Amino acid sequence: MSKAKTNSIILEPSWFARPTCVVAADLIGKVLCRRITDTDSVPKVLRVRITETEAYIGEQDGSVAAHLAKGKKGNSLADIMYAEGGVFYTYLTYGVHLMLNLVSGTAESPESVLIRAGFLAEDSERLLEEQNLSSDKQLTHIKQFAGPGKLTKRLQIDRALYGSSIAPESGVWIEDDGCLPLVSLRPRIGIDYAGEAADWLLRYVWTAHPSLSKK
DNA sequence: GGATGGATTGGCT
DNA sequence: GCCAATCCATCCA
Repeated sequence: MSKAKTNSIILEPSWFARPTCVVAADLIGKVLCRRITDTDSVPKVLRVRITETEAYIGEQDGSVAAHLAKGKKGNSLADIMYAEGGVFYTYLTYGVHLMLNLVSGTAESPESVLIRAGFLAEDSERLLEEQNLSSDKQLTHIKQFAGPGKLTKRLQIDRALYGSSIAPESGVWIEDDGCLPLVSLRPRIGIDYAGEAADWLLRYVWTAHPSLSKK
């Protein structure tokens, strides 16, 4: 394992090849890193601590099936979920928002984890202190990262990431600095069409974190 | 070449 | 709580 920031470890692609439910749960509290290269300034790294993920687990999952069914001729973008865990699956929805998925699990089954929310890691200590306060202004700041569309927009995630490795050379990677928050299970969001799979408890959230909705 | 429908968000009734 | 915005992969004629 290579060193990242102080006391942090960069998660290698093989970390994501474990069972998807485990990956999705373990991602809570990890740090999503995005290297931003501005046109005329030095490259910098945005670090976002993950507070909410969702697991999408195989052909028996109605939501995954729907994605795969889009390409019956066998070459849809969703087929990337059949890859070995450790690459990105980016997906544009409603013509407006890009979803950031991490392909997980083995090559036998189409599985991925959707990153739904997080907060700036540099501000984490201050934000955690502010949890005890309840100013609207602070909540507004935190909400900037609540929701998959906002997250990808803020981190300047683009479709070029599709199929890239989850590693620093792609510009986006995950670090583990030992943070282990309490995790809660919830039903997934926005997939009512997926039949009974819509009720499966495959959404993982940082228990009682203020950046999350109250559902 | 045209039609369709989202793993969402934010603004308005 | 309802609904329009807005892109593009995929499907159908």
